[in-house]
Amino acid sequence: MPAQTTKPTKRDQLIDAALELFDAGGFHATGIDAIIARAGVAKMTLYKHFGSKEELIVAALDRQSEDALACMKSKIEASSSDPEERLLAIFDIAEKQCADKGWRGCAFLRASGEFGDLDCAVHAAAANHGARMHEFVSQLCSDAGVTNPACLAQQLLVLHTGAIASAQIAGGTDPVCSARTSARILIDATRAAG
Amino acid sequence: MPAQTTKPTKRDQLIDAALELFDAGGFHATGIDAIIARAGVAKMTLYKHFGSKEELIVAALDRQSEDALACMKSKIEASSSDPEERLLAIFDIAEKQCADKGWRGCAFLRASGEFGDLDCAVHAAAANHGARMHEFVSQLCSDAGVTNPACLAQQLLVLHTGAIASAQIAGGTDPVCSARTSARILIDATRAAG
DNA sequence: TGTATACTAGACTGACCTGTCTGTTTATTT
DNA sequence: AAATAAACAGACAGGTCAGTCTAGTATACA
Repeated sequence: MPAQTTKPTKRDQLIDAALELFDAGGFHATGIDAIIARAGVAKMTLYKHFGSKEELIVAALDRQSEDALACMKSKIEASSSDPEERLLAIFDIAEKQCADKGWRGCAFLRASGEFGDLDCAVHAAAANHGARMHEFVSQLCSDAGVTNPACLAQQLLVLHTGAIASAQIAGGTDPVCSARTSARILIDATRAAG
Repeated sequence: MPAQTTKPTKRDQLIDAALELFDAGGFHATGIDAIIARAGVAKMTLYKHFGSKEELIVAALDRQSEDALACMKSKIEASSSDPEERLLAIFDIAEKQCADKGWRGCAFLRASGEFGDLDCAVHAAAANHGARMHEFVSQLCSDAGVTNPACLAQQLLVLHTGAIASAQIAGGTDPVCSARTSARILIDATRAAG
């Protein structure tokens, strides 16, 4: 093994392809055949790694969640040392995402919309990401010395979710900018009451 | 004709059935056959009134938009005469919706998620509802004597959308209550800034 | 009463879907 | 070199999908 870069497993290739195609076309509308074609993998390989399309969707969402959180953490780490600025950075990150041409919206929101059944594993995967985000933002609030971190975190996350959802429907980044302004007001209000 | 209640047209029956089934199972996952069965209507009747499934979806979303706005207007009319309370009432309405067992989320948000193509008529129908909501809430803000009604309206709508989207993913009404608290803070801040 | 219109039931087409099966080839390990 | 495991291509089954077609029935209007 000459290089440190381990070549991607078939499993990873499948998840990569699935994420791209689900993102472009939705979950129900994207077929297995298209996924294996893009991944360059045989159908039986897919069904060896994942028992069903639903399992693949769940695995893809789980990895998307890990990637998104890791990406967010590193960007926030690099953004500023001021804890309040770090809180606002989640909106800057969202703004860049929404500005991207071809941005189709939040995968977790779309998954929860397509798989409405709350007991469904796909819906649960989306809900898990929400919980992880709340945990992360609560920590950021805690670092900022807020009295009730979980409460402010929820307020900011509702704002964040709304910004992304509104941008998904309307296009553009206006909702995100608006949300950033609101976020600052909410943070200040919490500090003042604190 | 003894009664004033005109019997519903086949078209209306189809839209009613479609809204119920789309709400329960999503747009792609709900088949034409299920819709006509629930509506008690022949398939050819559907294709006489609507040229395609997509047209039916658009018509259903358009009527949902009209109904939702009319319902919201009448409830707000009946809620309070204080303009600030009327603004907050949109969150009370959302809270009652989310509390309903079997609530599956916002139809427009789900539609925009399933039909990602911005040029698609379905996506446009969802975006139209967003624009109508903004117009309506801007008027409420204007009635409240706010300096920049469109700006506060967008802030409140991002909050409103985020509350509904978060509730769709996580279940429960916590995000809506949190959003209501945030809304009051944003309104006060706007007033203070005058 | 005759005619046009709206609706009905259901068969049908062709495409696409998920998931399975088979037999072959490649890669790794012993 | 032999054996084991993984991945291959592609046919196949069984089902569902959107949408069309046909032929018959009910309803309203002249």
